Amino acid sequence: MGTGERLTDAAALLLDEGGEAAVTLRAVALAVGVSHNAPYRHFADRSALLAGVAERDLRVFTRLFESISASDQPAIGKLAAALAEFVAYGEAHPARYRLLFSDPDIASRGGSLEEAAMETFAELAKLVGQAQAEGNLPSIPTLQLTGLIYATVHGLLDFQAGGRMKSEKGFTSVMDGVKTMLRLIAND
Amino acid sequence: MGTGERLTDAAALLLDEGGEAAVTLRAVALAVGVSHNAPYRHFADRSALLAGVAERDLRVFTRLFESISASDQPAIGKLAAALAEFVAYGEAHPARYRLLFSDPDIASRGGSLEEAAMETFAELAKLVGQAQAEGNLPSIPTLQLTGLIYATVHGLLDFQAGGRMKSEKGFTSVMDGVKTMLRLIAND
DNA sequence: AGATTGTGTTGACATCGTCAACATGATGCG
DNA sequence: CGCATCATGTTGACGATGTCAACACAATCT
Repeated sequence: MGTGERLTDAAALLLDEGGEAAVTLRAVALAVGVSHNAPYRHFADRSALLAGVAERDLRVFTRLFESISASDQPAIGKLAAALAEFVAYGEAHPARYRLLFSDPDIASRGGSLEEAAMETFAELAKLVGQAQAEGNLPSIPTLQLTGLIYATVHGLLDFQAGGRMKSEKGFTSVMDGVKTMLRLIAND
Repeated sequence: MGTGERLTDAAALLLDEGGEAAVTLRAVALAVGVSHNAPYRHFADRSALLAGVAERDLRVFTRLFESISASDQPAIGKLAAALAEFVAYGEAHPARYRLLFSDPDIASRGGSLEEAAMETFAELAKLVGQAQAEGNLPSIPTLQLTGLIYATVHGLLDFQAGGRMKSEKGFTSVMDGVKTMLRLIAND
């Protein structure tokens, strides 16, 4: 495993353990066992390293969504399964999740992260399109509907990651909210 | 105007101009014309200063929602108006908007910020409840429905603030998305 | 063989958040 | 009135951090 990969691994671990603030270039380098400046041979700067972590996670999702898409069940069920995976990841790794949608500082860096984000979105849109075709979701433009669903799930996850999903919002869990939304939107 | 207030003002300005990274305690102090350590007489640390900005903005919303709530129109219209204000603020001040929902580092600090956030949410819930009572929104628990709407709007705004609302998502604007959602959810 | 490139190291610098110590003016109380 | 207390502000210092510059060394290519 190359040093670049080990750096993103270490960064992901630090992210999980101590949030974004804990990801200092020096700590990452130390964890990998290289000098404090070695990361610069693999990433332009700190933002690029974080973007690397985000991009890797996004690609995992793309593959996951693809495999769910190929499974044998009604499209609406595939969609629910895909969203469930997304939620599980967001709940298990809040700091990394936040990275995927954070400020342009990290997001707009180069094309590869944005490209990965668009692939993931496109894969989700496929599932939504299938569910529409099967008559289980309303017939508005697929991209719009996908964007709405994505935004809702992201909003709920972001509340949770920020500690704002306390019971006052009426949900016991993020997935609870997602299911309620699907039920509200779905064609009966 | 006390120095504390001037500090939050300066911080808000820096937030708007250069994002969160631009808000350094020293820059804020310089902008106000005090020494680099004067802010510590008004805020425990950098996070507390940012929380101060967030809290002030949240209270503005609470008052705004209250005044909209008192206006004379169908509740569903009040709700749309309130969300429109929220969206306008989020689009005009992305960095400050992000602050309202950011990590627990800033959020869970003391009670006053959380209290302000809950008040704002409660005010929104009132509007949702009225719209339900008038038969324009589905009859699920009000808090749940409010949470869903809030999450959707927040998700869309967060996409926008992160530069991820490009045309690929099928919307030309955040408000476009919000309206589509209301139409999808509303009882016809 | 010699040059180039990829990778890593050391050392230094400016910036930043924060702490400690000190100054000063207003306020309250004897 | 005189003195203490407190709020506010200042200076100076420290460690941590991101980043740059210069150098080292091995592999690869010509």
